[in-house]
Amino acid sequence: MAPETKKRHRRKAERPAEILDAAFEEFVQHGYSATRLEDVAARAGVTKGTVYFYFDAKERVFEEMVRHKSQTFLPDLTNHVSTLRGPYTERLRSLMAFTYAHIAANRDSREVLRFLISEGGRFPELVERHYDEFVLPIMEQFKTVIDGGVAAGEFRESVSSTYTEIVMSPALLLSLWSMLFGSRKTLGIESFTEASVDLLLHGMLRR
Amino acid sequence: MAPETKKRHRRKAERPAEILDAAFEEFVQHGYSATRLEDVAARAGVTKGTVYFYFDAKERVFEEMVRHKSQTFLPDLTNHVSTLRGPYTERLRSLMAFTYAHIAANRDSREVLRFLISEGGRFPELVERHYDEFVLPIMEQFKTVIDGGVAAGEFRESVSSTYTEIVMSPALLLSLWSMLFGSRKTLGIESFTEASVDLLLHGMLRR
Amino acid sequence: MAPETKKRHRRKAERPAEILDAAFEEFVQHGYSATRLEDVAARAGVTKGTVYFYFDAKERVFEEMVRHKSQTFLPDLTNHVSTLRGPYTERLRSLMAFTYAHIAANRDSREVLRFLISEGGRFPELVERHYDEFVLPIMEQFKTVIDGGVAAGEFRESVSSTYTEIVMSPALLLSLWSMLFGSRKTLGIESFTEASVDLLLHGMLRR
Amino acid sequence: MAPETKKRHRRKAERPAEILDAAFEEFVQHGYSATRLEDVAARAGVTKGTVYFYFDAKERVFEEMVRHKSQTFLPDLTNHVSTLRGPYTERLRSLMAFTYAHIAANRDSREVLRFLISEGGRFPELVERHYDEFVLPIMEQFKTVIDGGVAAGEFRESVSSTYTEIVMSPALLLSLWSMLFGSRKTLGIESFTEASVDLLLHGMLRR
DNA sequence: GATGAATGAGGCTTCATTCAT
DNA sequence: AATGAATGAAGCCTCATTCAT
Repeated sequence: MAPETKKRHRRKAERPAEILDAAFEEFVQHGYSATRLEDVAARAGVTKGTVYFYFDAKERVFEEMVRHKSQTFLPDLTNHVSTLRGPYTERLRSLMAFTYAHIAANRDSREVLRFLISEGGRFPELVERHYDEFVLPIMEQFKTVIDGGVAAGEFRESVSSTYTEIVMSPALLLSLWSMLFGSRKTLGIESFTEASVDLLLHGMLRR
Repeated sequence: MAPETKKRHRRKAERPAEILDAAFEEFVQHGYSATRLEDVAARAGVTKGTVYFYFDAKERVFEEMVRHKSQTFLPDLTNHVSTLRGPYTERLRSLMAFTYAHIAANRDSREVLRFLISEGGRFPELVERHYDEFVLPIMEQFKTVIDGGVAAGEFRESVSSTYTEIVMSPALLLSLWSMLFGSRKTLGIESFTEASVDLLLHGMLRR
Repeated sequence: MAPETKKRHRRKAERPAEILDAAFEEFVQHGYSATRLEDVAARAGVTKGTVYFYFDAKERVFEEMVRHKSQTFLPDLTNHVSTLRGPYTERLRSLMAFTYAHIAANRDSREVLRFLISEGGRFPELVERHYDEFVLPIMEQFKTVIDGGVAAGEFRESVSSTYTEIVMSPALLLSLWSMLFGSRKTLGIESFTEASVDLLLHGMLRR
Repeated sequence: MAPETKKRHRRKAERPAEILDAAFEEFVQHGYSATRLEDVAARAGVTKGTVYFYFDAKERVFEEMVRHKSQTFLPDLTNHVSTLRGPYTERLRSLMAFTYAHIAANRDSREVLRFLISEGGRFPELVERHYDEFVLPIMEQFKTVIDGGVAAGEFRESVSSTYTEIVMSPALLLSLWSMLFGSRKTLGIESFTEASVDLLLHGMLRR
């Protein structure tokens, strides 16, 4: 096969992803409505028509872009959980650090969250999907560890599974904080994570 | 003065607020870009021209609307804090319950948050303002109580002032959760607040 | 009332008709799809936006334009029929001359027919309407006269009411001929009408 | 030569006609402007590029398609005329029946007429060609028979050659009627033809 | 010969904004 | 103060056409 043919085919295979990456940047900067598909095309190095060759409409570009940018965490999380050993306190600490880092430090993840908040009303399927394929699985992993810790006698007996959302909440704050107030006051991911772990594990009360 | 005149005058004085209330509803439903000023006007019972009589441009309507919907919490908070008495554990518990209720239960507050996340890039002054007049003051109130608790020997000595953001984070999660996944799984404000208070105060570890 | 106000109001009242008249000319020249609404607007002395202030969409402009240009014949026909007196032969001759003149000589009528033929598939309601409000009434008038002629013993007994379409057909040919082949061979309306009347009447008369 | 090669060659030779047949269906359904060459290609079982291999441009596809669908009547008509014998009354009756059937019953013929009416302005050569190669020859055949009938003393002396268009007009009405109002009121081709022949012949016969 | 990815001009439609009344 | 007719810039989307493979 001639190298040109190869290049052509590879090109064709890569185009959609290139367009979606460009779309991500434009949507991040301007939001859904204020983003012009022509700018997306230009950023991807193609013209308007090409975008429409691969995607039906602007809505579709947005949806596919969110899907495209949501695809990485789950396998990593599962893999990480399977490596956890030792006391549940350490397992939870490790899991929190791992998850916080992904949610708060990962730009894609942060912006996907922003898209869901901003455009969730217009794209309810996206929210549904995110809940099923991202939120629920994470919650389950946490629940498993928390329940394990209770069973092992490490965690207080009153610690219920409804605590999973609470355990996640500092990561959420971290993520939104960097979106909104990052320029005013930086919350260091590591120190904030450490403080969260400490507080959630030990509580505030003097023993 | 005839009653009609009176009513008219009152109406006139109320017009801007009526327009901003209408704008709030439209912006909530469609977002900034997709909201049509004509729909705002219609909802307010006036015509487009009237909106432009009171506001320079669409951006101004949005900004004023956010201001309009952000104005209520601070005095209440200050007032509430001034009534706190007794052990710091109870003061913090009371402050958390009060703040969580406002942030998560109040629709205006929730939607303002959404506006900041969605349109913060386009309206940075709004974010600045929200930080200065809403976030910072709340943080200060919490810091005062937390520091008081540490000084009084109720809270652990290692409990630092960076914990204020952590203490707020469940409220944020509660707020966003109801925006995004409220239809899938409801988090009861009271029970969630109670669990948060319990967890943050006591931690997860068995004593 | 100031004359300006009057002018404004009159203007507003006339705008839709002005736009439809302009649309007629553009649609006649280029057909439905190839007509640009911007050209319609320019011809009417307004801008694109104004067209959309009065009409929802291009399809609506077309529909309303056809309605606008179809509104004149019926009252005249009814009126003309009511004046017919004397032998049915003369009545029919007069009715044919009157109808042929309208259908074939009237430009609006001719072009409306062309629109129905060209765009009938896209605008079936227009065809329905034309049939109900134009074709059927004309047929009925003819039928009345023809039946009267038979009853009076002037026309052959075998002359049935299905002849009405036949009696109309030369008018249709005249109309289409002038659209298509007018530049090659002109069919004079009067002489053609006269010949048609002669031929058809001789065909109908009792020997 | 392998059978596949054979088949392929045959396909190649037939490609243009297949494309034109597909084009006919699409143009019939959507009209000239609203027909997409891609749909034509798909219907013909090829891709856009192939259409452009055989035809310069969309206009050319349309023109060739009209030519393609106009090619069948003339030889048949000539042939039919050459078989006419006996009294001119019968000859005319036979000629009318034969011509009416072709014009009104034949779908291709009907739709070509519609194309000429709709797009005649854009394709004047097509109209010219149709006049020269279809209308004029038919007229001449009719004129020959009519003149023969007058010379033979069967038809009235005043029956002039301008009657040829009139004699054709019911066929035209029949054709357009089925396009426009076929779904509302069906005109049976045979009975309508019979009625027309009856009416017109009675009109032409010497008493 | 045939394909189909890519182009880009062009048209429909929306809507923030203006301004005469 | 308020109206609403009018503007025109701007964006979505279509599709005839091209051309490298």
